[in-house]
Amino acid sequence: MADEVDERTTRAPSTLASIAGRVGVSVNTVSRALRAPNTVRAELRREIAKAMEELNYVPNRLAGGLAGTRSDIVGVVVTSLYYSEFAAIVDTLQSALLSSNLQVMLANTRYDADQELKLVRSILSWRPAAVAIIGVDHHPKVDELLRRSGVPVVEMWDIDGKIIDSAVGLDHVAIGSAQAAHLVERGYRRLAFLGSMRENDARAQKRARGMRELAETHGLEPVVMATRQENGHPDLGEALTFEMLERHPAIDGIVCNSDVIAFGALRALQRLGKRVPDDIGLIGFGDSEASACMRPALTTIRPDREAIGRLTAEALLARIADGPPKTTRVEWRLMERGTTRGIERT
Amino acid sequence: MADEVDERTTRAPSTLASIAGRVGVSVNTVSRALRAPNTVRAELRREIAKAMEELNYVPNRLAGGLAGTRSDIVGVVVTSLYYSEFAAIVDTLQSALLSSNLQVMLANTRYDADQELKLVRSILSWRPAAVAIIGVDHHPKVDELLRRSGVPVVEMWDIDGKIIDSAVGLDHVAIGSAQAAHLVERGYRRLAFLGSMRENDARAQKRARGMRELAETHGLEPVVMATRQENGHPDLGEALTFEMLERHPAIDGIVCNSDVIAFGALRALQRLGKRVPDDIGLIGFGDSEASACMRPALTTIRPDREAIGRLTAEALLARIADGPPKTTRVEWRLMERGTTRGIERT
DNA sequence: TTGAAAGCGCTACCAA
DNA sequence: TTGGTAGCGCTTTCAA
Repeated sequence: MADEVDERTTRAPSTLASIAGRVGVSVNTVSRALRAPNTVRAELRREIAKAMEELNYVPNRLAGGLAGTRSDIVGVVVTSLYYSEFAAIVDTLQSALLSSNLQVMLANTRYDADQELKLVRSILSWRPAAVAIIGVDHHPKVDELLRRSGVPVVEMWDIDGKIIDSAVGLDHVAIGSAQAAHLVERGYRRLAFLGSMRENDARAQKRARGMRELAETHGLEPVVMATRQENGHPDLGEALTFEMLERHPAIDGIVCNSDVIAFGALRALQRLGKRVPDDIGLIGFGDSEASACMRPALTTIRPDREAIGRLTAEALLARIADGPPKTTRVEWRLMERGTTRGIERT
Repeated sequence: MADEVDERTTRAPSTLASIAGRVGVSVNTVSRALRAPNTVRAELRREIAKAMEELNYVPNRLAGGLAGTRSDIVGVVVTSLYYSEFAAIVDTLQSALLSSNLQVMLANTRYDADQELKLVRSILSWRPAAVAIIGVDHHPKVDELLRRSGVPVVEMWDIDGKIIDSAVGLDHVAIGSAQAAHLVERGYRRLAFLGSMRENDARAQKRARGMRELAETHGLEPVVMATRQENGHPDLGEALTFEMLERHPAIDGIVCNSDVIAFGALRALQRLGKRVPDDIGLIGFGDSEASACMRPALTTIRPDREAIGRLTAEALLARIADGPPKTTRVEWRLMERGTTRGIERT
């Protein structure tokens, strides 16, 4: 019997009540000692702190969230976690939120719209203080759900479309256009877009659109599309390059939907004996750490992921504090490296 | 006034009580309709479902967690999110947990022990059903906290040390030893360990130890250590390589603490005019997607991250269901590629 | 500066 | 198969 009690005291977490009992004050006072310390006598505060230490008090935030108005949870919904695509954003976001004592609840849709709906519903069931979600093109019900929930929402990565509340992201059409323009400026004429492109990856589709529009403006032949629904991987980039070049041997400029795809494309081109950047130009998207170490180093687009994470955190915090919604365009840079030739050669 | 009420009905989430009221049953019945549907008459169940649909019911899991015994939250504590090091694990883990309706609450220590303590405490305050955490070497208080919490804990990535409860990971000493052995077998003799190595990255230290022990066994000179506390990045790999080679020009075999570091080292070696793998051999750790696309392709270690994620999910589920603790060693492979020479040249 | 009391939305137990 | 009742541990008025 004594043992059992012992077990319980070791196991069962202490509560505000238990420490109130030990100090000989009301639960209320203990609560205030945590939440509004200056309303509690200093000496008492010390005693309470001591008791908490001794009893190893860990607050129960489920109870806190239920009783209070907010829950200190921020739901973060991403479409993928591989290849640092969003990992860096989540990393920055999480750290920035930490100082406000907000906890990240993570969900990964893997580019599946039904999954997205399920996950958003699930996240809302935790009554989060706010939600951050990749993209602005959601399952229609997700939009509705989020809107009706009354929870602040910050959409990330993309800002082109109807925005629920606030957004922090890139202009993907402009990026696609810049990728194509870069190739055209350097004298490449027959363009292809290559990579993994999920049905629900609206961002990739926007970049492809930007590219097609630019090609059209320049009176070039239509952009050849070589895409698949699979996960982005060098092997996919390699396979798509072989296939594409077999069917369209005249292609001399390739925009890859991601750097990992470009890595594979580069390998394929080398195996085919094509000279890069002389015979064929190649540009990626994402600026993975490895890109500058390829031979030749990969020309690509560097989105400022750190800024997206940081600004999203700011937007989240602002909205939680009832600030006005806001849409922020984040910068990106074209990193000119070795897989596209110099402009003087045009 | 009417407007205000309207506003409230749009905003305030419906509760079990509100849908109970609409259907004309007790809260209890509605709860059971969700949790144990077969204890509710089919017709009634349909009515309830309809009402939920109409009122856009989203359960309040804070309340559920508080009232019930479990909270359906799994705390996941990682040390980094960049470079796919743990992103792939989190990805797999999250998906596997999803089917059991467990939500991932994410925390990132960035290799900071104090941060780890703070984050673990914070996660425990959500009364999680279980906790998954990278590594077995924690802040001493973390160990105590986790142990005393009574929450199932699965330690990931490493299994070498005192384990709190269950673990799923790699034998890092063996990996370090294998890396060195690979170099030695191919005739490299003067070895260096190069990369980012945080004070709290016990895994990297174990690999380095395995390497040093093997070198000793073979009667080689002591392994040269070229490390820094910074984040792993190709630029760091490059800088460390320059420095290290300046001081120790005889080095002919380099073990890199990560592939990204190896990318930079490779670039440095090429800039120095060293021939890889003839003059110097190079082996990485991690098998990033880009590694097979380097020139020469990077010889490296491939840990089965997918398996770690999957097995961790299984261990978590098993422990939540009160199964016995278990430690699982996960496989890894040495990917022999172009940065180390063939064995026949020895 | 402190305490009493009500209640957040749900689950769990027992009775009907 | 259904409902009543009692909390879970905290926050939040309101009074003292």
